[in-house]
Amino acid sequence: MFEFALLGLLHEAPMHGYELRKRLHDLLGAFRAFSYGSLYPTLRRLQRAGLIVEEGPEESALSWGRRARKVYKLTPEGKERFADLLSEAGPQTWDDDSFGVHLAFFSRTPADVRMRILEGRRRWVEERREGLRERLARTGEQIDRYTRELHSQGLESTEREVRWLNELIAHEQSEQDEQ
Amino acid sequence: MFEFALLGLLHEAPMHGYELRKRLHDLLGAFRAFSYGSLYPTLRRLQRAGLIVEEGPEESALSWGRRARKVYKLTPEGKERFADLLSEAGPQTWDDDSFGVHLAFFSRTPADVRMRILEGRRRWVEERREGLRERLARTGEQIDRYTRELHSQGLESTEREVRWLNELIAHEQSEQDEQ
DNA sequence: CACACGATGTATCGCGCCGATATAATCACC
DNA sequence: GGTGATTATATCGGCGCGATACATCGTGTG
Repeated sequence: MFEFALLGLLHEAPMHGYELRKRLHDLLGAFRAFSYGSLYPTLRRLQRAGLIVEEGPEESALSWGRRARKVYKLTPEGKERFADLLSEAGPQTWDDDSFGVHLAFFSRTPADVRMRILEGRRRWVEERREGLRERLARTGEQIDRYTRELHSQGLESTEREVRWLNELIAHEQSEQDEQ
Repeated sequence: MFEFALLGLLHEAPMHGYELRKRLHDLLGAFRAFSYGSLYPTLRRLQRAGLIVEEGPEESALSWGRRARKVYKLTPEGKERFADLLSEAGPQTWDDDSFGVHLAFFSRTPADVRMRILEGRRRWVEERREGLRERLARTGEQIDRYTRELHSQGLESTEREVRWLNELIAHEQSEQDEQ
């Protein structure tokens, strides 16, 4: 998740940790925290895995004097890994977070993969919706009033999202037909 | 979080792990996972902290023959702890998960605390909403089309939730006035 | 001019929770 | 009699968060 997001951002340009976090916060801050407590360990993990490397200190040193900035860039393996994570698009996984993060990098995602992601998410939301419907239908009453309220709120929300996804999918399809 | 939920359920009746998980899944499964990988360690944690104890094996043994079920029940300290967690209602914390879990136990929550929780959540959602509005207003264009779509979807959703919370709060108030 | 405050910047620690996995007994059905 | 679902407990590795620490720099305020 974090890995995917970092690789995606570094795909655009080399960056240092603080900037990565700022970009992420700007991009998805409303949906996810992306704290420093994960950022730096993840960067080290990626570095150890050979997916990113520290850029030579010369360039950053030139523009900033002595400064403890560490600028990372993707290695070829890193680019490959990002592409794999993109097309992997494992089923099941399309919870709010993974979907949100993937959507944020949609403009650099191939059209067919975009389609698979949207459809995967739709199936996921539909399952949630069915679960909520069933729970609301079952037992008529007996369930707590507030829980019931929470569930119908959730149901409404999933229904709305399915409609939204349908629009997006239709739009994707019409774009695909044009080409 | 998990701790709060388990104490809340055990407040109703003594239960064993599997049943607790089933109840939680039924109650909030659509919003949270509540996996076994957390359940049993949390139970042990609560036990070590003296908030719950294993019921004497006699009763469960009587009704089930030899069976590896461990039935837990609240200690007085556990009840106290639950009450504390309820009224604590720390500001800031009202993300989706904590709010959802607290709402699930609203029927056993004192009216004034319910009020504080609802208002806390409303402030939290309003802040999220303002962040999204700002992000959408800023830079007019330049931002990715899909991200933009995601943000306006999020904005709509927060606006709807604020309206819902206002209804709930108004309802609470009118109930309070009656008494 | 000093001083404080907020932004820039890297980093670690503890811990909560998840998904995957193991194990085993019981039940229902064919 | 076998096969799979359900009941039931439990551990393991790993991710991500919040809190915290520590430096430097820019900016404004008294």
